[in-house]
Amino acid sequence: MSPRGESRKLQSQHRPTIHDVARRAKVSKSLVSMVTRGEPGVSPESRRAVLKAIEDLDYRPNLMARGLVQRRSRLFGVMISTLRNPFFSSVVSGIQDRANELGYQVLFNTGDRDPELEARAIESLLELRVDGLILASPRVDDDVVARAAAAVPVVVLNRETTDDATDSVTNDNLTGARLAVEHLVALGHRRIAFISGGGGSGARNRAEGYRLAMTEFGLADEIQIAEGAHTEDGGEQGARQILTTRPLPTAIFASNDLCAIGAMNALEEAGIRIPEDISLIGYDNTTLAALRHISLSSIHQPGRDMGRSAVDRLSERLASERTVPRHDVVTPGLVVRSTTGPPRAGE
Amino acid sequence: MSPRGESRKLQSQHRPTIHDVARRAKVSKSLVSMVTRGEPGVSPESRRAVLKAIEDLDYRPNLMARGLVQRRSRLFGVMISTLRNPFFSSVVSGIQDRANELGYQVLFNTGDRDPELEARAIESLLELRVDGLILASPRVDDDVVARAAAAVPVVVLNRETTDDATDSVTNDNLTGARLAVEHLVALGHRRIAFISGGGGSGARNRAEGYRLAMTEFGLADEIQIAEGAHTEDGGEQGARQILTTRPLPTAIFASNDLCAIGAMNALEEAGIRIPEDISLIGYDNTTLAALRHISLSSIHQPGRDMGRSAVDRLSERLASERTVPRHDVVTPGLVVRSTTGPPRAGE
DNA sequence: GGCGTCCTCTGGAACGTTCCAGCTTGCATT
DNA sequence: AATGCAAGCTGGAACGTTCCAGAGGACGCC
Repeated sequence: MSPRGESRKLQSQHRPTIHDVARRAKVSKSLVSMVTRGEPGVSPESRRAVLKAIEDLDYRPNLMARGLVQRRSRLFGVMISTLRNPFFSSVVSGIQDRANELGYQVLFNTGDRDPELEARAIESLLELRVDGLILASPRVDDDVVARAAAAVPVVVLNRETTDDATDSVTNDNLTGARLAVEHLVALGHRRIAFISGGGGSGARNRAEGYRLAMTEFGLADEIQIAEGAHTEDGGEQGARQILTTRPLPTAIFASNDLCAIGAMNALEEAGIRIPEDISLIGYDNTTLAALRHISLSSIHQPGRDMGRSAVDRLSERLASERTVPRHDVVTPGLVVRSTTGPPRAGE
Repeated sequence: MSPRGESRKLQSQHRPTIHDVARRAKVSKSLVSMVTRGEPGVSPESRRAVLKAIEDLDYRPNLMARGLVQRRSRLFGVMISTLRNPFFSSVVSGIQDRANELGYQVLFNTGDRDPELEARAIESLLELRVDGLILASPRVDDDVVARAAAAVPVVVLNRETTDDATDSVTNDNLTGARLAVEHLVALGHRRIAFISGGGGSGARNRAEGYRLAMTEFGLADEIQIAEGAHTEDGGEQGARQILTTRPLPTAIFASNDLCAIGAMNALEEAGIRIPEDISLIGYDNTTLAALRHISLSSIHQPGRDMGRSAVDRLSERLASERTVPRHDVVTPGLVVRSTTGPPRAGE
């Protein structure tokens, strides 16, 4: 036996290959391949022999080798801007569900809100040769997205895209913001302040939606926007700022749930009761808002469905069923809980 | 030109390979390879020419091909049992940090608490040939873990392992539970009930720790355990069950934060004030507990550090610096917030 | 002028699969 | 008996890299 042969044998003890299985089952590697891929045209005995050998050796097909020759990985990559916002856990779960239904595996990644790290995360997914890429609220520049889209179908979640090659799934932030304002107006509020989401995803449109709705309801003069962010701290600071103004608003609309919870802290600290003194509403309808102890009124985004749609967009592109970009916009809904109520009499 | 040649050209327009880069830069593929891997011994001009060609063609090295020949992927796989528990987002962030420092990329996966799906998720990570695997609170059977550990270094987070080949990083649930009980006892409580975490990670040891501590403090007769789970619902049900007993306990220790928040709901619903009537403490010290509006006393687990340690364990194994299993146990800490206080006078 | 050494670069083999063309075999049909 | 055909199987080429042995100069030194 040649030295080469020996070294092969040594390694094969470590990680069996298709050859080892073939030798053990006394068939060709091609036959083994057919069995692992579940192809028809293999006799029952051969199949049994191969499966036995696979079992004995604890063989596991090498996806890298397979992907190399097939020129596809049956893998979808998902870059999530942050896991800290519970909204994304429902998105992920929708993506995972739908991908599994279609026979794809899903791999996640995050950049922790840092554009630099996010770009690296995207890059490594592309180098892995995922068949499609979903970017959930990415903070990277548009051209990073475009570059990715040149390589592979890309769907952007919760952010608008200009790029021609990428699809998007967003919720209608303008309508959502309008729903929030409308709800408050219906309760009798007029002085409705807004805490912005800074550079957060959808933040700009939510602010715009607030402005439009206020104007529509004849409350243009009452528009009051405090600088915030999509974090607890951001909400707290926004609320503090609002509390320095007079007269106080009777309601506050925060750009997302985390932000609303921050505002909640500031209001409570100042001895202001919710909703008796000031009503409060958030956005995203995360599990956070639903915690009964918090019970925050909010605008619902169907995270699971959005995740599922994103996967469908990818699979359409892969099947070349569509080459023109598609931009899904899902309609948000109002969820009333305990933090919104009518203003005090006389207001 | 042969038909074969033409087809290659067509494809190379789609996804440039190292050959395309080499041709364009008028060097050999080996030289290009050296440049992409940042090897020394390449002249400045050649390097520049190659980088230019890479830029022009938007070339991206194929990790599958690279991994195939190098027999390693520089990838760590992480299977997370659920993204719904915010504790894991800190773990993930620690893993990601440390892995990047060591030059590894991290890919996540989840099985959504379903043992079947979790096993599939693990399998697909192994087929991808990750260099190491971290399992965060897996629900799969021990033998699935052992099988994985036969292929690749495995670190299990927040769960004990018997397997000889796998490392683990856990927090000392017994001590943590003791801290909670001790805190309540110090405040003057004697009737301290416990809501269990069902099959949740660490749940058994937390229950055991509660039992031991109660006994240690001479409160063996007061031991009261209600069946729950590591979810909001589980906590709610556990609390409801406790509320049917007389005399009521003056304090409740819940097996994790989510569970404690569920209990909070049930208590509030029953008109019981926290902590005036009943004190409440959770476990994990998640961001949830820290929300000032909730302000739940809790037992802290250093998620980030645990994630970082897990990566270190993998890298030791990969460097063959260690072949004996290592089981890290980190020490939890008490975090007092607003849900614990002394019992009412006379109790 | 010959030799050694260093630097830079190159072509081919290998990694573990899939895919394809084609080989056997056995049986039914003529 | 010859033919056709289907079923079951096989070997080799290819996928896009890395790695290795070695080629070819340039240069310095004796």
